Amino acid sequence: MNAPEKISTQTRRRILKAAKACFAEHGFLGASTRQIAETAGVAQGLLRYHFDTKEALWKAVMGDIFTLMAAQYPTNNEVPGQTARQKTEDFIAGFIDFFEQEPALYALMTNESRSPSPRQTWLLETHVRDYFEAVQIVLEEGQREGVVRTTDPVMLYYAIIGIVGAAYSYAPEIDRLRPGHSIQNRQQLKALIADLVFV
Amino acid sequence: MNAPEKISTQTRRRILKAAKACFAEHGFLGASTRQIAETAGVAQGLLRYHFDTKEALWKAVMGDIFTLMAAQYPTNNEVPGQTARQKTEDFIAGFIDFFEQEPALYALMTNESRSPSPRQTWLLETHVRDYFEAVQIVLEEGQREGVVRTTDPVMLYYAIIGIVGAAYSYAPEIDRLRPGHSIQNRQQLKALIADLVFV
DNA sequence: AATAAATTTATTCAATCGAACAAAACCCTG
DNA sequence: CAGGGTTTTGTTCGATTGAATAAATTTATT
Repeated sequence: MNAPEKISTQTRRRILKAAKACFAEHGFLGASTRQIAETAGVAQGLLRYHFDTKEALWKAVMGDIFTLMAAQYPTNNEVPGQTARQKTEDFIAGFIDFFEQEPALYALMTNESRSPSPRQTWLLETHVRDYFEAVQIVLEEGQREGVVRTTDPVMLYYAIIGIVGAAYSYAPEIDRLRPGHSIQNRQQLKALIADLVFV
Repeated sequence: MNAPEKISTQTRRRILKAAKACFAEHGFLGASTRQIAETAGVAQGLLRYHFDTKEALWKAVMGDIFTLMAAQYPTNNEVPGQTARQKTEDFIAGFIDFFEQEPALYALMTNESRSPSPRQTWLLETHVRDYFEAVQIVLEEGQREGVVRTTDPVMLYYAIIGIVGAAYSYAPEIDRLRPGHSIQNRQQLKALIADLVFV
């Protein structure tokens, strides 16, 4: 073959994993490319070869996460005969499951949610908005059917995000306040949110 | 008098205000001292004169916020005859009020909650722990009296923080998703949390 | 008004940042 | 094993960082 096909996927994934950890912990500006490279165990110049710029690397990290989420927990798979309550429960369960799988997500998100920036715009329009709109439809459907509480669905959505995100994002702090105490009790978290969302 | 007393308090406050905004928006590492100085309208060297190091400036910012919070919403002012429910309601109301006053607080906190660091340790032991423990006592008292839901009080505490924090921290993102739509409806937020906390 | 202490600015320093580039090492396919 | 493309490394560049220092300015006291 003429076109290059076989690239070192393994190295690429190691870099992505290291970048995800560093971006989550120190934010986009705070994480340095040298630190990411060292974490991944490669030379700094290699980042440029695989991802060109730091911003492109960040986008690759976020894209990977959201692609995985969309694949595992699709928001548009209409199951015939599924009630609004079931759809909402699926959303909540999927949301918690995914945070258990990717505890860094909330940190990565909140780092970019604070202020208008090119990265915030990209993240919102590329990945967040579709998910948000799909959930809004489900919540509003549940409200019309009388199973979801009538609080502003936008507030409801961000309340759920806040609860789950705090549980996983504040884990290091909680571990210092109550050593050995884990807040990440999936069942209790689900029950708490269910009581909040459903009437 | 021999000892210096009158310092330029006004300039000091301008720097603190600028630093608070920059730290909240870009994190400790991401915010540069030059950016802070420019925001405050002073020369960069002046930061060193008033606060010595960047870290000391950050501590002054956090100390100011928590001192204000402790003054406005004390957690140890035992009102005779006050029920656990009233105490819990006071905590929730005070918490929301203070976030309305200091929307940057959640961003400043979460920036340091992600990983063990000298700043996290300092923040936890100097300001956070006392507040956390005081609220835990109130919540557990409410649980014994049967007015607060029996979910793990640590999870309950961070669920409240998560809801309120998300509402204010994600405001810029929400404004992009739903222009003109404000999630910061204090009354609705209070009702939502009350339904979550009380049985 | 004179003097000393305070506040503020301007400049400089070593370190680190993201990015760029060239050379070396690796891995195929012939 | 030879040759060409790929992956990886090592080094360098200009810019920016937090900090340090000296000089200038303002303020207060006598």
